[in-house]
Amino acid sequence: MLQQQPLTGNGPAGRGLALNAHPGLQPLNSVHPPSQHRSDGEPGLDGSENGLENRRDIGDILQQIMTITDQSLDEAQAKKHALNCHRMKPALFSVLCEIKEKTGLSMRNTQEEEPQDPQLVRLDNMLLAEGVAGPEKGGGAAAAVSAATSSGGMSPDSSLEHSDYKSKLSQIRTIYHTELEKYEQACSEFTTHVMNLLREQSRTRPVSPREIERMVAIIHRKFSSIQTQLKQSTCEAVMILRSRFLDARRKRRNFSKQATEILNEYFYSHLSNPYPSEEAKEELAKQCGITVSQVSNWFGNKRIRYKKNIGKFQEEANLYAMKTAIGATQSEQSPQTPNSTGSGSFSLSGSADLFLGVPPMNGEQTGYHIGAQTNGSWQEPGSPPSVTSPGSDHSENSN
DNA sequence: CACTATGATTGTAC
DNA sequence: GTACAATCATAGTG
Repeated sequence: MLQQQPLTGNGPAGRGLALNAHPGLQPLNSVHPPSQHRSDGEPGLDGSENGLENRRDIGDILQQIMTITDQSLDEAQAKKHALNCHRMKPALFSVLCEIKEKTGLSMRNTQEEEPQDPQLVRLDNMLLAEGVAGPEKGGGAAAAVSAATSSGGMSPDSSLEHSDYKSKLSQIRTIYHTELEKYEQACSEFTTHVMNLLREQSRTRPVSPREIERMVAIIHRKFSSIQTQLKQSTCEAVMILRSRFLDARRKRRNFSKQATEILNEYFYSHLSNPYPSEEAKEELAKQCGITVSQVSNWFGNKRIRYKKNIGKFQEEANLYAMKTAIGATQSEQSPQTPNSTGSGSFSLSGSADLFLGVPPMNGEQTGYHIGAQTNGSWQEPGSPPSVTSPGSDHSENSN
């Protein structure tokens, strides 16, 4: 009936499967004739005069094994026990193991001794470098952080982020170690289980110690792929954390008012060609207390945003033009005005295609010529962008 | 909280 | 490498 279904694993069909499905047992049938060979020519297992008796024994055992599938469970169990206790059992077992070894498993040898997975090695190295694997200490994280800050050139007052980063990293570390522990436990548990199972089975079928070893290796390989996954996801987590930490966008600080002032002054006084040279950028960077690339960014953003919406920047443009003008007038009276990067002489001269009608601010210079291209393109792509003479008198390097 | 301003990054073209 | 354009993500503001 159906309730017997679970037992079918041990029933005739199940037993048949257990005996025949195993690759090592497949050749067992073909082994049978050799056993008869032996009974023909060889003197017996111990080579003594009672070889004849032994031969009979072995034949008997084999006969019993071959007919075991035809018996009921209880009978089979009883027979199994009887066979296990048979005095010839160990000898027969070792012979069967040997034959199995020779016939069925030789092809597996190629897979053995596989080299360490290079990906796993890489992941290991990375985790070690990030301070996730390896000994517990804040060194790895701190080192990474300091490297990050120094290369990123960001403000040094980021101890808060440091601790944040460190705590996040140690969180990852904890999870990683817990998972790794779980994995190792599961692996060893499973290995032990399978080993016990095989040992148990080795009482009824030929399972050599080498075969058990091989099985253990297979299990370890399987678990190793899980381990790789764990390490990979840990690496990913660290990378995300790092990128978050390093992503300067996340802790953007507006430049100081003074810095913006200086940059704007330069921009509007070179509106006809707002492309500071490398030296000019350095100079501006120094004055503003920012990096050259930040100056570049600023000019890039400014140009594009100005071009996009000149109207919006009109007021600003006038304001700075005015400032520059004032600076110029002052410099006339007292030469050497230290600030105002474009130097006093404002860009009234150049190609002033745009006339900005300024609402009267304080009476004196209401309208102001701004040397800007209304169509929004300062230069043809490809023309040397940084021809503006740095810091010195204003540019208009006509090209 | 929505909106704008703004510094930085990314992808593309030259 | 630089500039541009689009976009991201945060800062600042009402």
